[in-house]
Amino acid sequence: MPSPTKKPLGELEAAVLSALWSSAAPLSVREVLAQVKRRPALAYTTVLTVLDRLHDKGLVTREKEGKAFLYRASASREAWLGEQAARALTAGSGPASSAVLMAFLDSAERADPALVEQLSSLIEARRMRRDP
Amino acid sequence: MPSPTKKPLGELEAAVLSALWSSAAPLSVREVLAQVKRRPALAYTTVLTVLDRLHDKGLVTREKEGKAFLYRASASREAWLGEQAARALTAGSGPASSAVLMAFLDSAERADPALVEQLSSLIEARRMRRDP
DNA sequence: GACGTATACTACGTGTCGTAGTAGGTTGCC
DNA sequence: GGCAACCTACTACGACACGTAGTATACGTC
Repeated sequence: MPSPTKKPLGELEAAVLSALWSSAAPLSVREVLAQVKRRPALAYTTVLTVLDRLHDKGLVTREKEGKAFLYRASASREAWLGEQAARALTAGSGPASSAVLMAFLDSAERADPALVEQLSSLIEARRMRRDP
Repeated sequence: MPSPTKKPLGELEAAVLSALWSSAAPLSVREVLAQVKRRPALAYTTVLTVLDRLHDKGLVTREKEGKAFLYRASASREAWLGEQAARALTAGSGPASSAVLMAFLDSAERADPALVEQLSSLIEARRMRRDP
């Protein structure tokens, strides 16, 4: 686990992270700036600062390529979201109670009726993979 | 839905909410103050302000009892946590992708190996309840 | 009508975020 | 070798949320 943060992200931070998630290859500051469109356009240094803060939070990694840094998200969008969800269920430090899980299923079903079925199938697939 | 907030809670806000969750009966400001222990003790008005802000966010409801308000959490701790988790899975506006769900299962299993099985059982129980 | 208690309003320090400027380093071209 | 372009590090500042609490005001009781 590359130090997942529990701090909530700001709006621009989320947008920048989203740009990184949308790209297979790591991006330079300038490339992120090009992807994060704002009216009026952001300053180069604004994007740089945001990337720097995300770096401090452990949400992005960077490597020097020539004179510039290239940034990439340290976890995929999917891993990040999945982690957030799991964190909510296991919050409160105790083992997740059935009540929380039931409330989770209720909420999930309301938000997306197919979600619970999808989850069920995935759990089954995992089980098969582990106990052949 | 009593307007669930997506805003993250502050430390004291969480503690106050926790006090409300821990009590079956609604609590007065003074009672909350007694439960939320801090060194040095918080001022009465501090707790009042926090309860007020939670009220603004729709996280607590209150009713007048004599001259004082009694506060209660508008959702149970379980419902709140479950909702948070479901929200994470359905974030990004699109329908939850399998990748997110798989990442969620991975994270959940790492955090609590029994959780996924528990979830599976609950899903099965729900299915039975609906399709008898 | 005075006293006690509760609430509403206001305030302030701190931290985070959006936003960006400036200073200083590195590189490449002429 | 020196200048220009580009990059990063450091600093800054306003807005907003939160922790914290004081003051002012209303209400009920004696």
